[in-house]
Amino acid sequence: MAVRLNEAEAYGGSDDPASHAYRSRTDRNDPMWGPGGTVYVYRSYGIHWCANIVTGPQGDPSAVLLRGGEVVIGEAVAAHRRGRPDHLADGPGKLAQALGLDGSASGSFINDGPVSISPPFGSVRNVGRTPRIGVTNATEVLWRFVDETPMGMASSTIRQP
DNA sequence: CAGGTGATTACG
DNA sequence: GTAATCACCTGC
Repeated sequence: MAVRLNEAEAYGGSDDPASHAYRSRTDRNDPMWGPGGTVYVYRSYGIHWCANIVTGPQGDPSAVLLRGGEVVIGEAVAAHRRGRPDHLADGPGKLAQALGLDGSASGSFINDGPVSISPPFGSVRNVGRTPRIGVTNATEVLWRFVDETPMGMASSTIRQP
């Protein structure tokens, strides 16, 4: 199963009031202090799972929330996991579910655990920036990134065997 | 548009 | 201890 990522949000540490790492280090957000490439998955609103990739360095929390993507390989698997044929990965909770990620993936390492990421193919153009969605603090920073490049040789894919 | 669901935080 | 707040999704 693979998706082409086209939407992500950046989160910082003690300098970012919207980040889970803004307050104390807990069992849940501990992976955010890990080295770049650490996977951080948290439960959202008691129901959904949302997946982040830590951007490092170790001990300095920061991460990128995988907000959305488009399934390019294994659509049937994704649809089965989602329990519906459409809206497979157009949101952070849906994306994590389509990838089969849950709390057990948190703390694993990218390319050495349940998920891996490939770098972009070719150049990525048309990346729009907006405020982050669903946050009530630090709404002034444009840390949501949307890849508006047409489907094709662009952007990253994230893959899950 | 409202409700589900549970971890985490703010406050006494 | 209790109450409020969430990096959301679904179905009405």
